[in-house]
Amino acid sequence: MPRYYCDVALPVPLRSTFSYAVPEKFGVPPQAGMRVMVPFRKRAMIGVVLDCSTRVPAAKALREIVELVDDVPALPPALVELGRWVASYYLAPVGEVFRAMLPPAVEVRPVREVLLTAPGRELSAALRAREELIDEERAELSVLERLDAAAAPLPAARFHKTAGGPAAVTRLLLQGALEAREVYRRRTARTQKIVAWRHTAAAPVPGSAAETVFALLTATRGPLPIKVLLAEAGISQKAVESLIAQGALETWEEPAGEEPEILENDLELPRNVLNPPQRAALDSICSGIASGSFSTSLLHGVTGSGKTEVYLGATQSALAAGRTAILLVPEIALTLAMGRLLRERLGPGAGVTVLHSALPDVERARAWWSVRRGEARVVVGTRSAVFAPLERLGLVIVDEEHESSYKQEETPKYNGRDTALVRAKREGATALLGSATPSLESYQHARTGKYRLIELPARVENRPMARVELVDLRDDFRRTHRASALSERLRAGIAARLENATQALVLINRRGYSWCAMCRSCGAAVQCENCSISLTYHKNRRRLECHYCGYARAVPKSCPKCSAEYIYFVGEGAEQVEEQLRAEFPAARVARLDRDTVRSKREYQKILGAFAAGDLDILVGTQMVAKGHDFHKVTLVGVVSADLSLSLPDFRAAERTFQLLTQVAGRAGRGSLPGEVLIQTNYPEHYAIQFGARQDYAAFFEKELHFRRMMHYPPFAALALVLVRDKKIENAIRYSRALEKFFAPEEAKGLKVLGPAQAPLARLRRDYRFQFLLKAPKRSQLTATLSACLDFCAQKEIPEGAVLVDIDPVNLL
DNA sequence: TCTGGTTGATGT
DNA sequence: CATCAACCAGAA
Repeated sequence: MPRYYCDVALPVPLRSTFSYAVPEKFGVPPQAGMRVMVPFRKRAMIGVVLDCSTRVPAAKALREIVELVDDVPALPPALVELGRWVASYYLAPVGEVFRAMLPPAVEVRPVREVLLTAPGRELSAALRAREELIDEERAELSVLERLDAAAAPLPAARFHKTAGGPAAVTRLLLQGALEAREVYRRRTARTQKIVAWRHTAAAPVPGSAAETVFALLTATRGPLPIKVLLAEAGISQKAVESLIAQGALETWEEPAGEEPEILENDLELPRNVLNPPQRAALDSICSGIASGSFSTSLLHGVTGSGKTEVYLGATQSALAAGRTAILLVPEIALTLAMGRLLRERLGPGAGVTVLHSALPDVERARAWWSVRRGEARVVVGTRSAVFAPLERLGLVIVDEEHESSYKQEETPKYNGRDTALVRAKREGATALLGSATPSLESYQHARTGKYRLIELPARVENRPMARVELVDLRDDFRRTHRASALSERLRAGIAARLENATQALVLINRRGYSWCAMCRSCGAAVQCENCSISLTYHKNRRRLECHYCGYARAVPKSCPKCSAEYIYFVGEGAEQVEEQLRAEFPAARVARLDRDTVRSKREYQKILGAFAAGDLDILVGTQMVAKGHDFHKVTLVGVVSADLSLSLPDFRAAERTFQLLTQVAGRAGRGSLPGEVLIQTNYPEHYAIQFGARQDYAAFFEKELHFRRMMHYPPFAALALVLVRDKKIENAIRYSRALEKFFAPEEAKGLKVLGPAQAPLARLRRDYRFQFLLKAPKRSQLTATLSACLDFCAQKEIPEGAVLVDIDPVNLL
């Protein structure tokens, strides 16, 4: 057999792949998409085979693959190709892309091994020859001799039990007598013992403990994991063991059980009846699915128009056509409810599976492989679910397609929505984007005919849209001479809801108690040590925190700059608004929902559940409360400030503000009761706020599109952000200068280069940051330039990692 | 001379 | 990014 060599993508932040030789003993060469274990430096790593051939690679050093992790390629060919596309389009390291596509490698676990070196053998002989040894030397000799006797590397953990062992190993490693490396060992699958009542066994004596067990295992529950049986029957391990010994119970091992799904509060059962616009929308999408070829539809439906119902119908029809479907939602919290709706509609046969990054590793791997084996035909998940290993893909739905959470902010910086479209195209599937406030890019594509535009202009059951009122905070101040987070009008609105026992939702787009701590004497705000940002005051935790790097410190008594003792706090955050609400309405049941109050999915569910069940009167929170939820008793939505998102240094600030206002307004009046929305602002004239208040998408779109065209922003240009960073400001400046020279000739060819300029966050996690914004009329030019730029960095000795490229950036920080 | 911390090269 | 060798400054 000829010698084979593989191109392997490894999870390291390098743009290259690595070549490895295939050991003769494998017999057959590995297939593309298989995971392999390879040595990399002194470690073992799991990588993905991208290519395998007999062509001898040009690498200086070649090592051999250790073993195959899969029998069947983890990634089907279509996904290997998609991964390559993501890597090249987003200029991301291939290995990192494939890491994002694959489930956690739970079938192996890392083990640290130590092995004897030549100097180690010499030291061993020298120590043995000596007559007197001190304790430390004795411990070292014992380690050396055990390794010598084993004649093979041993796990470092073996030496942990003996006294002085770990210390001896550390010293020997330092001396070079031992060498450490990390390898992967296969992990035996976690199993649990299941017990069942043996059919052939006699019935138990009435009134005995055995009878309880019998009842549980036969009538009430059926066969159970032994742990569950012990808990439910309230008996001892001993009693169960004796029943097993008597032959009354049989036992076997099964893979460890799934985490029970957290029960949610009652959702309203899905309406199966479609109104005429929904019907028309669904028909249009179904004809696309039936054709079996790629097309994209944009479903523009106002909040509460029943887009979900269209998604359910479309998924049903994809399954009926013998194909599979992916439904992407913007947040983990929405996967559960959506999964449940789909299961209810499609029945157990569809194997609706939820995939997202917050699942425990074992659980995530199990779900992923069940999809890979074809047991699931529908996957619901967040952006990474776009890589779900489904075959015969017929439909990809991206719900709330405008959401910025589809863009991954870490490398690989891919956009789940755009990747979904590419995947659909390659696999001949129908793509469906849905939103009440489509992104400018998507809506423009729909208008120019690249996507099919489907409109749902009215709410289901002809419910009215919520009435929106702008509250001018300048007027409020003139009248009251109080600068409160809650205007008179909003307070009155909330009081009215408490009166008539409906609910209010209050949105405040800022965490913590106060935005910053300032000094009255010198005027400086207390800054983060690592970032150029002022620290946020968290009253409950009694400290100042940086929301970017996690740095925290005690609240200083005196100013760190001028040591004056006049520190005061500026700006209201969610914590403070909650406090004010409690003070204002002592009888009301108030809860806060933000990243500080909900650390787990369970807590999140608990608060949302309590609100949905009517156990709370007022829910105050950050963006979290604005998305997707369907609360039927909410008749008032208050926005503490519409101005915050407007002042961001980002060309999408207006679009974001409009979307946020429209979405949050959509949370009001979703039941039979009409809704009201109060938006507080200092800037009621701004078009994003005006159109947001009127929920007039078309008008906002026209105005914003005009601005984008004038300024060469998407959808009229392809955008990339190039960020240069370094711990030392001189280096960051030097690299920026070099890049500036590199980009200069491109400007003659139509590329617009803004920069170098200080990044909006000029310092982040100790790095000084400068950036370029590139606008290209043609995408191909953008890609070509940036590709050349990275090569240029390599030869100009700009370290990889100092230059970050973000294609189609969503956040300009 | 020892050491500890920083700097830069490098990965198959 | 993580690792490691090479290098330099400061203390004895």
